[in-house]
Amino acid sequence: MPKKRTLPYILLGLIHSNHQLSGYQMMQEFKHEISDFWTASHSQIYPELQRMTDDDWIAPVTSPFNVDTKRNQTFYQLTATGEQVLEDWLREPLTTTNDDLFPLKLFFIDDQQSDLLKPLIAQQLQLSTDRRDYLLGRMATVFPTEAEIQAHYGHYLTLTRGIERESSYVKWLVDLAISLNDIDDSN
Amino acid sequence: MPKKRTLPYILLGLIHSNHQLSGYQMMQEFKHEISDFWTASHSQIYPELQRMTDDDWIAPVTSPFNVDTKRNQTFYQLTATGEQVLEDWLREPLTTTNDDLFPLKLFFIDDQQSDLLKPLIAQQLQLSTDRRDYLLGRMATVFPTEAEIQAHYGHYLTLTRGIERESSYVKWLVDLAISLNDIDDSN
DNA sequence: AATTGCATGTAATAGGTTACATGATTAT
DNA sequence: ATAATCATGTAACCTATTACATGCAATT
Repeated sequence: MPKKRTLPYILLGLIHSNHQLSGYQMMQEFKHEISDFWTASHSQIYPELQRMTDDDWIAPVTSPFNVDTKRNQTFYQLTATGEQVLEDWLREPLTTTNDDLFPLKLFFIDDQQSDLLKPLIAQQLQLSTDRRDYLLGRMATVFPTEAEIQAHYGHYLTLTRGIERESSYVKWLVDLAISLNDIDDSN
Repeated sequence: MPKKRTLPYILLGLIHSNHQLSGYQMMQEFKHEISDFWTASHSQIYPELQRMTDDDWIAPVTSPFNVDTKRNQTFYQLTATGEQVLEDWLREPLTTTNDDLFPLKLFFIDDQQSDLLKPLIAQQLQLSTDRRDYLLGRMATVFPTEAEIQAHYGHYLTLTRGIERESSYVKWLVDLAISLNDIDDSN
């Protein structure tokens, strides 16, 4: 299977969260808000918007209010199809092969009460736990004694760091899941 | 400037740490040890090894010991040029634009006493601190009150997570730097 | 006998970056 | 005036993934 494209879904999510956006504004979102977990340049965004318009996922809006800003910018809104495509993408379970989708999908869940939130967190918790356990297993097999550590100290440090990283991720996810349940219980 | 390639340097580092390696073994390294921070498939590795041989960074070794394993595999060793190229690459300072090189370079520093270790950690500490502070600034501007959090809860969570991630990275780096200094002092 | 792993290689394609290009507006 | 920012678009190039391909060795 070909590698799944994610850019169009991000653009759908961005437009959804902001009601309507221009290509330039999407660029800014990438620069300021999404830079932490994804990148995209304007030379990717503009052709993609064209394709998405052709596929009827989004539609350009000729804004009548835009007389003041004398700039020629095209705003886009989601079509009904686009809304559905975004929803379907958000509901697709996370997999090992296509990781790092968690922060991206999370980013687009605006509502704390969304029924998408808990399953998403649970899925990432599973992935991160598995990853941590894999790294712990590596540590046990590759560095059984102090001798191996001294022979490949940098390798040892990267493994240590990986385990710390995943452990802290797991902890954050667990704490988040608990806090969300507490909010539910108090209602 | 064109985007800098990193694969050849990783291959140099792998060969360096293991004295000599076959393409297949490098593949295994990617699968088991490096998968945490880099990926490469055999269809990348083999042509790259050819290019590096052409550039005289590495040289194939016709191992006389390989009569038992009846497999036709080519082992590679570093040339003097290759050693130098690797060394130079490891000494290049980390930059914001080409990040995630830290775990990679760290991986190839076998010796705890290497003079490359401390500067590398110091550089990553600077980058991670800057990143954390950037995210903290974003948090302050994008989510000044509870209202904004409720309106874009997922975005808020990703920012929270990013800050936690960088903070834990900073802490790990600081602790590591301290522990390395302690070792020095006791000698 | 059939499957899995070892071992290497090339071709087609997708994805993304850099560079090239244009024109208007706003700030210095 | 000049530079920076807004705003959009295309072309060239590079990188990386998937697929196609081969052949032997070891295991089931």
